[in-house]
Amino acid sequence: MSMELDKLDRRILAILQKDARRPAELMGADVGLSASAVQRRIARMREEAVITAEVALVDPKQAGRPLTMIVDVEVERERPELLASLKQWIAAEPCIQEAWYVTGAGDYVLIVVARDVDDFEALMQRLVVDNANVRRFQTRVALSTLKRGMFVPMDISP
Amino acid sequence: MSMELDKLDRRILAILQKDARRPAELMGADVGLSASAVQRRIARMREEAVITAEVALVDPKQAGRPLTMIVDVEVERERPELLASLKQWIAAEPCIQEAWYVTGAGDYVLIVVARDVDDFEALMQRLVVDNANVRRFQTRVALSTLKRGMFVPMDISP
DNA sequence: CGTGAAAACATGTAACA
DNA sequence: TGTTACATGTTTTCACG
Repeated sequence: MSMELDKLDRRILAILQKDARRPAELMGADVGLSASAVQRRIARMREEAVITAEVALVDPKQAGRPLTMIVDVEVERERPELLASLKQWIAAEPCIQEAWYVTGAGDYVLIVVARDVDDFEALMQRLVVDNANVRRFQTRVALSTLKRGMFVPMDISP
Repeated sequence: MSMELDKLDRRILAILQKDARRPAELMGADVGLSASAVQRRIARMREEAVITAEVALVDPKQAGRPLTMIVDVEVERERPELLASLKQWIAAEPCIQEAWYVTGAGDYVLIVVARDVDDFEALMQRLVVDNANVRRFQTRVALSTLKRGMFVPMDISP
């Protein structure tokens, strides 16, 4: 289940998190390994779900989703039976890219991408209508995106 | 610069955002196109930076970064000359995965991954020491991650 | 002009020592 | 693990609508 990542694994992961298409031969040259050794390690890490996916990143603006919102949602903690359906609702909603349950008064934080303000408001409307335990929410508009990614830092010194 | 995405492009993007390794021949079967036509469209979208990258996603827990924090940072707006260096600081800090400038009183929102609480506090210490314009910050701990991704929804009906 | 078919090419995969 | 041979996927070329 859990696996040990050595220094070479971590260096390979650091590369793959920036460019999953980089040929194994080049990565081998980077880290001092043969191409097949690199491939074996990658296959192992996919198997062990250290690598969970390999995906293309799309520019939201060019794809017609220029708006990003950060939404704090407050939920009634008295009704835990409704939480499961809220989670399903969030999972099924493609505009919601990220969602965390966070410390605080029954709060969730959502990252939402939308076509425009109307699109976003319609989503929030549905959020409260479909989920009776949503008490209120507060929206912040992302005026600029300084950084975006899911890069997990790798310790490559030891 | 800007490019028109037709229905087929969008369907291909929807697939690639979930699995960038899917063979072009299978994608062609999915959308009703030959493998080479699919490849050409992908190459074009890479060229036009609709596809900004193809990356591996790594499980933070297995990589030794089990903690996620959502940090609201309040910055003194009176000193705009310090904003550039703050942006550079954020860009250079690998623990900060995402950063937005948002509506509100000079606020930034950061998504931070950390090894442990000490690791996180050391980062925040450096944030305030290195950036004189950081007035204060508020941290929320992600108790559970319901959803994580950068999938941009695609309208595939029209 | 974009598409599909078949070529050449590069890459990934699976055997071997 | 590295090297080799093999299978798979990608890129290019070209004729067609």
